Amino acid sequence: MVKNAELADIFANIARILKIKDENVFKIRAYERVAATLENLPMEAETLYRLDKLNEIPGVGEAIAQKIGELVETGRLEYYEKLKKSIPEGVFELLNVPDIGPRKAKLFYEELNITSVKELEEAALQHKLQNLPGMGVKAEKNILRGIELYKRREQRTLLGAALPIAEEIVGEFKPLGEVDRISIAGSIRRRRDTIGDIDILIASKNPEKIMNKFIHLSQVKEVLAEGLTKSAILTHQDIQVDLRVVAPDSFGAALLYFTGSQAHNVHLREIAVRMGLKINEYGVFQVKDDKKIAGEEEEEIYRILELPYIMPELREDRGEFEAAQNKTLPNLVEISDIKGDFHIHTIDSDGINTIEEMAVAARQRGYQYIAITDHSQSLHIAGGLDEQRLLEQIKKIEQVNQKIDGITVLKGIEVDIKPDGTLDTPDKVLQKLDIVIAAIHSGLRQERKKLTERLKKAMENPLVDIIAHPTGRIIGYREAYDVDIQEIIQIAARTNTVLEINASLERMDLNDIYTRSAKEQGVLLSIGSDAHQISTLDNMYYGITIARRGWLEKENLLNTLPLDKIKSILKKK
DNA sequence: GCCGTTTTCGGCCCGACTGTTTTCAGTCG
Repeated sequence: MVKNAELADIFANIARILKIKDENVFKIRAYERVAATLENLPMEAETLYRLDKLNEIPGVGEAIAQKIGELVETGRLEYYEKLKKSIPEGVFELLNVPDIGPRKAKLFYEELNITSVKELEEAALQHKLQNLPGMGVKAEKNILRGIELYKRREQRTLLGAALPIAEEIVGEFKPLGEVDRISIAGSIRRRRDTIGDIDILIASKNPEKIMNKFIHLSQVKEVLAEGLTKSAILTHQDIQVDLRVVAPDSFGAALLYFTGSQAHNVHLREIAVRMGLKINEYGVFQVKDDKKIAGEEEEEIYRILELPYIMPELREDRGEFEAAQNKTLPNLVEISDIKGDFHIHTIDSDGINTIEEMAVAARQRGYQYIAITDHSQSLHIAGGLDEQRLLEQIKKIEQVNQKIDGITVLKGIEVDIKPDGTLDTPDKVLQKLDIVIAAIHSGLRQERKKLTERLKKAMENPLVDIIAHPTGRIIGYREAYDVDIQEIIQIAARTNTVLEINASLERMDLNDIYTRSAKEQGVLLSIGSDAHQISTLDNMYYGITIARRGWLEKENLLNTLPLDKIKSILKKK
């Protein structure tokens, strides 16, 4: 099985090598584009190849389809192997260093035979770079700084880590009189599950004062760049923050531009060009007389292009323009639509608060119901509940329901799916519960077919209501396990099994792509905070960000329904 | 290399900043 991620890697590398070889930039862009598309494709390209449907992938034409075919059939690509031989691998890795593009990478390789970041650093320290053509003392220093940044920023930051920092910084600027308007932009505004850096945009007529405050914020560990329109700092957590200041009448255009994604911007500008218009970060202009016709608000820019407003979470060029033109954009679900949480742990397994404490905290958040879903017996390490303790917990929940008003606590469990696909808790016990969520916590390295069969078996058990964290990924730590997610989605649709969007910050699983795919195939989803204490009940918000990026509307989510409807939907016990 | 409401050939988003230059190339978002 050739995975999309591997194909994407190969095409991205081809693009890198072609850059250094000074190939046609549009050819390079074609490879870059297809790499990005493959990374975000809900279906395996191999599956599409076998169905002879590769041409349905945008950006895949005859040449690239042939290359995917060769990779699927033989496991290698002759064209790529040849290219690789022409340039050492370390050379195109240089492109990952900020301030180094194809020209400089080529220069360093050809003049000094540099084939790795390490060699480049040594050469810079020995001042061997500054005398190369087009280089100088400053350029050499910048290379060293770029290498430092590269070392520090190898991995992306979790949205859950970055968003609070971004909001804190925005909070510091909001009270200032010089701040006309302020917004988070970039991938945080689009609520991607991981982000590269924090982008903040301010409209002001007094950029000097704004920038001065920015570089003196308490969060600043290091100032990376300082100017009147753009400055950048590094926080103590080593997250880069870019601040841009624009005039108030350009705020909308700048916000649109800095929010991206780049692919969305390109598409938007292509639409503008066809209408005789030009879009940049200052506004929308008529090409014929350069007259500015919009810029202050994002909404007016979309309106001029005859499009409805497109929510930031949808701006990935994954069909939002077609939906906008067809007036089929989703009415995205909101956090205020949430009426309950289906995935909560307590002190009875590996949580730290009691059932009652969690219930009261959930009531404060306006919920009508929660499900207590502690681990089952196989998970010894998490203090999983055996039959006896589960029965005791059921009694405790009944007592809590007697005691407190305003919220209903559902009796549930996060039951372990054993390596053979059976559950580690007998049906006769599960029957006593209101809700059963099932999950895999061991045997993660089983082969694809076995893992898929295993989940299938669990979903076919009529007692199982929800599959928790269906792909098992831990961002930055563990890849999703090798499961045929499209088949899982189809089985979920057939068996009326709900798929969870697990909202814990490092899981975010299902992700946005699979969430949307599940919705399109008629599968109902639920958000589970997977809270192990009161404070992480608030991770529900991050589940909502996935739901919105997955195009979900209120009716696609189990959590938006009132309690009586929930009970009728959960499978009959 | 891809793609089509001008086109199956000739296009393919747009501008800022930096550092090196003597009018611009390279990089970035």
